[in-house]
Amino acid sequence: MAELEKVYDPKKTEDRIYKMWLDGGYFHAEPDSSKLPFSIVIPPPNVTGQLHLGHALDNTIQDVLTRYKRMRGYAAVWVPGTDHAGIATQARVEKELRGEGVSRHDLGREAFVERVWEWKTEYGGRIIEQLKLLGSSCDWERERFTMDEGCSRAVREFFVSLYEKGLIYKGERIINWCPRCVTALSDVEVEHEEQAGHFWHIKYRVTNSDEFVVVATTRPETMLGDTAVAVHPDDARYSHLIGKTVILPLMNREIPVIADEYVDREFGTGCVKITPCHDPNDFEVGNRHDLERILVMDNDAKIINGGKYDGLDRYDARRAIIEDLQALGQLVKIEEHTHSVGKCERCGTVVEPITSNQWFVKMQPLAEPAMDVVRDGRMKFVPERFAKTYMNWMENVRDWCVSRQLWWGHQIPAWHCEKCGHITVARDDPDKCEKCGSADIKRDPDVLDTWFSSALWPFSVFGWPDRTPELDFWYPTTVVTPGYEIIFFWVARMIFSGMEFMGDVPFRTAFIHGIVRDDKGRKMSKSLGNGIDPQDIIDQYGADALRMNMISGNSPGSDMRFYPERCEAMRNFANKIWNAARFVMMNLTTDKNELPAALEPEDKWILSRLAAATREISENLDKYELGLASAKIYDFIWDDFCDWYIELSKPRLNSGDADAAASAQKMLLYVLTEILKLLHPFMPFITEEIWQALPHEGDALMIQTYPEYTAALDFPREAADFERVMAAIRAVRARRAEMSVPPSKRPSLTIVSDNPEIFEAGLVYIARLAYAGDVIVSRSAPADTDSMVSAATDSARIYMPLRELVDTEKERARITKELEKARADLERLESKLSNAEFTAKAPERVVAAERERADKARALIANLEASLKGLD
RNA sequence: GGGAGCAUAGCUCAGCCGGUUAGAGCACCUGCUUUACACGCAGGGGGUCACAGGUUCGAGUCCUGUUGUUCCCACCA
Repeated sequence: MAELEKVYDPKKTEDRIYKMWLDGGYFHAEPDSSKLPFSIVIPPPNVTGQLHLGHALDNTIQDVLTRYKRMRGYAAVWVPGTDHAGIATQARVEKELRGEGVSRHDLGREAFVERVWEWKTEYGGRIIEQLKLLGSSCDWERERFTMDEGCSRAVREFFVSLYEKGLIYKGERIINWCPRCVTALSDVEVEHEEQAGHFWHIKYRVTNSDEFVVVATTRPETMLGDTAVAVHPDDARYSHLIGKTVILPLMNREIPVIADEYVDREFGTGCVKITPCHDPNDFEVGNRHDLERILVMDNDAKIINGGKYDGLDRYDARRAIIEDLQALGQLVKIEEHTHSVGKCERCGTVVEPITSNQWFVKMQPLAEPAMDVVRDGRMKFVPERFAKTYMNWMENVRDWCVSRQLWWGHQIPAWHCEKCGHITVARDDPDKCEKCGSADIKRDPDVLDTWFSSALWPFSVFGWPDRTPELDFWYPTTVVTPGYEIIFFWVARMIFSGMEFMGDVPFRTAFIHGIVRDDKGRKMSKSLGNGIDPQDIIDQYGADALRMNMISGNSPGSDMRFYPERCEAMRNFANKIWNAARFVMMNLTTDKNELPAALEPEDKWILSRLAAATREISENLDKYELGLASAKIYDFIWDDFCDWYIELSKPRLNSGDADAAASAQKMLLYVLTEILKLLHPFMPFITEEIWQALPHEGDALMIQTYPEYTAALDFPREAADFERVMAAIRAVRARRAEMSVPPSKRPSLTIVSDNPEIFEAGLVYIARLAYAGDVIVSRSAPADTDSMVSAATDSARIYMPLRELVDTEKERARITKELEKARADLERLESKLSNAEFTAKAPERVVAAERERADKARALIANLEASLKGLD
């Protein structure tokens, strides 16, 4: 048997244990019809990513669930992988290129993409390695990448069939454009932020008139593209102008005044400038009125088609335009105005709404089934409230802009015919236009939104579009565990994609977690510099401590603050278990793990506690209440097993009675082993390490069977009796502590009880744990109680002859105080019990519990009264 | 403009279906080299569960409102 060091050192075990698991192939699963399926697909981290605490949380959750189910006998698979992260990865490599003084355009598309692949091969695996440090039991043989061959095939099939069904189209719409990333973005990639700005009121002169209309705008530079001014059709102030024209200042363009219901008469001046190319509403208005579209910004947000302003950056143009309008006397006023500004989720640049020819996924038909499955419960959110968030978004979802003007990603499988303009979308690369047969076709240069491939992840990782045994067995997956910030990006899109192509939900449960914040409650970010590297925490406290910290004291779906000190508590916990194991091993002579033939009262007590813990841990894990489950196991190990049971075992181990010692050893080994199993999903490394050092059958703890509640090992009656012995011990300890009696002082005790047999059975434990000399159990009090210190529980009176410490008056005062409290308790209970409504309406067990409590209070009062009398 | 969360001990948080005297970790106080562990042991102090109503035999827990706070969504230029 291995010698264990005094202090547990995670560094000496984690790598070795992880390697052992890998070598054993325990993470790998195959479809197995003799077992129930359990599957999780990882939310694929970006290949550019570094592990952060959010990943630590997310992956700890997945690992706890997977390890639990695996031990429960499921064919449990956790499929890992990474996401190609279009924009982020491309930006990363472009930055590298800039350092070498070249741009991606210098390289050309093919060479650039080649370069990104190289980068990916070299650095992309880092985050996967970091996941391993956490103990993640992913099936690495199934590791995938959103741009590997299989995923690419899935994306192609997915795109083409959507196109064939008319659910993907290309068209000119208003989209969000990031001038820095130089690409279109989807709506969810734009973060809105309230910002202080201005509201500029500008006069437009009515053609051939001295009359002016005043329009207000927050983005004056867009006026260069105005092609109308709109008023409400029923607005008496302006009805005479409808059909006339006004002169657009600076550009001196004649533009019509139109009537449209969209205009809010109450807001601003009631006149709206219409810029179809640069505002979504104006775009709609433009369509209704067949207005000209003038695009006044290029891809870099520099002015085009804007006369003298051409070439200026949008904000320079804004300043220039304001100045010029002022000079012309056409700037009426400037109001302070806070409005919401959209920023690129990746780079923070203010996005520009512009019309652009892009690819879209038509959402309406896809959203319906995706909402049904939540409504009818085929798929559920944990916590439930996120279903509302999801539904609300789905109900109002707009078409998804999926094309990106990037090079890194899945290139759109569409070919434009130079001759007839037809677009050929095909599963296999075509060599001619499917319509006119011309060979002069060019592939659409755009790539797809990164989330397009992630949407297919739950089935593409199992081989779709092929029908594979994996897909049959593991789809729908059991649960997915994203943070709430990616419900729209990922969860929603997986659901409608799964419904459309698999005809079933991608997962039965979406277990949503919150985000990890710093100790001040702020989001961790690079710019704040408040990020904590999980690797540092692992180095310092161990992966188990980090995992346990992520899981405990946290309720599902809520954010958590990260305190390194809490890891210290969990490291201490690991050390506690370590030392408990050392104690068990130090006393071990058996090499077989089995319960002793005869069980002592304290054995039945700990087994009952173990039974309760076992039941509650599983119940909570099944409900995704990981925090509660971890608290149960923590309390059981520390309080019940270490503080009580190990101490209780010492008299037997040291009794000199070989049989008694052997039975204690067996008990310790048995309970410790059960503890290791229960704790393993949470703290896999230390539990495996200890288990390997203990007598065991089988190769690894991680593939042992998870404990289940067994009524045969639950002894509620005996456990309750033993609790009385413990209560007596506590009472004596408390009295001694109050009077500062050192442990070395060992007075004899007299325990007075109506149930002496209970205490007879616990004599040795009382002696040891309450630091007593000899212990006498009796039905009646000793003669000279007036010179003794007493302690009372609801089942016993304990007398200690500590004559020199006794201050009769103080004793009397203390007992009187306790008595008062006990009487108040009893009074409260009795009034409750005498309330006919309570006894009639409250459930039977509640009434029974209150009765029992009242009985105990009475017993305690009787004992206290007797103690008081003994003083006289 | 909609929607959601949170408010419990000095701090950070648990408290699931309403049912003991409301818990944990850290911090604090008093003892303790009790041969697994001072990353420990024993004992202890500390809470009007934001506020106001209501439902109920019974409310930290359910309902309504108020206040404070955080977040999400939304095309009023």
